[in-house]
Amino acid sequence: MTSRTAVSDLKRVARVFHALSDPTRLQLVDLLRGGERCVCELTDALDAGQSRLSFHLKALKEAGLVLDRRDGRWVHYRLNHERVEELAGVLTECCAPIKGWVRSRCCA
Amino acid sequence: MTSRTAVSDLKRVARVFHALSDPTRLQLVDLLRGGERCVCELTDALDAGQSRLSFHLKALKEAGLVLDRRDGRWVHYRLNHERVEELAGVLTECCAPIKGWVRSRCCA
DNA sequence: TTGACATATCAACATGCGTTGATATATTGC
DNA sequence: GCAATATATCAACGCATGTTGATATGTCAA
Repeated sequence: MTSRTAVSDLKRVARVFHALSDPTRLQLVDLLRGGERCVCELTDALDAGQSRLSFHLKALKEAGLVLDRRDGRWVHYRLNHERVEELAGVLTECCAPIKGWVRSRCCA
Repeated sequence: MTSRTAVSDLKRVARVFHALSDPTRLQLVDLLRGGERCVCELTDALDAGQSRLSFHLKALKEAGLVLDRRDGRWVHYRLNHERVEELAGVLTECCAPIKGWVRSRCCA
C-alpha cells in the first residue's frame, strides 16, 4: 500500500483545485462571498469581457464550487459552501500528521 | 471598492492552488503526509519517471508547499504544514458568509 | 580519480487553457 | 412577432503545462 487516497479521488480533487488556480476565478469567488450575484454585477465589478466571465463561471460551476439560478433574463451565481468546506477539509487533513505510519526507508 | 482582496494576493494564491491542481502532485502531497520522504521513495511509490517526479516536486517547492533537505546524495522532501494550513484558512474564510456587506443590485 | 548512483535540468513535443470577437440561445417588453 | 437585453457557446489564436528521453550536476565509495 503506497497511498491512502484513491487516484480517482485525486483526479476529482485536482479538477476542483484547478478551478481555483486562476486569479479571475478567485476574484469571482471572493465577490460571491458577499452572497448571490447576477452575471452583470460580476461583469461590472471585474470590468471583464462577457464571454471571458462566462468561461470562468462555467469552470467554477463544473468544479461544483458555485451554483447558478436563472431568474427571468438574469442568471445568479452563488458559492457552494459545502464544496468549499469539503475542500478546506482536504487541506486541513494534510496538516494533521499521520501517526503509526510505518516509514519505508529506502535510503539511510 | 469591488473586492476585499488585493489582486496581487489572488495571483499568489492562484499559483499555490495551481500546484495542487495535478493528480501526480496531489499523490506526492498525500505521501508526504506520512512524513519526510526521499525522492527515490517517492519514485518507487508512484512508479513514475525520474524527470517527471523532479518536475512535479519543483512545482510544489516553488509554490512553497514542500521543503527539501539534501542529505548526502539523497534529497528529502517534506510538507510545509504552515503553508498548507494558510491555504486551508483561505478556503475556510469563504465558508463564513460576510455580514454587513451592502448588496448592489444591478437587476431586480 | 574513476565509476556508480541520486537528482536536476534541458530540449522537443503534444495537449490544455485563457482570451477575444462573432454568433447562438433564452427571455422580456412593446 | 420583433427588437432589445442577458448570457452561453464557438472558433481561432497564442501561451503555458506535462511528458519523455538525453544530458548535466553533485556525492559517495573504492
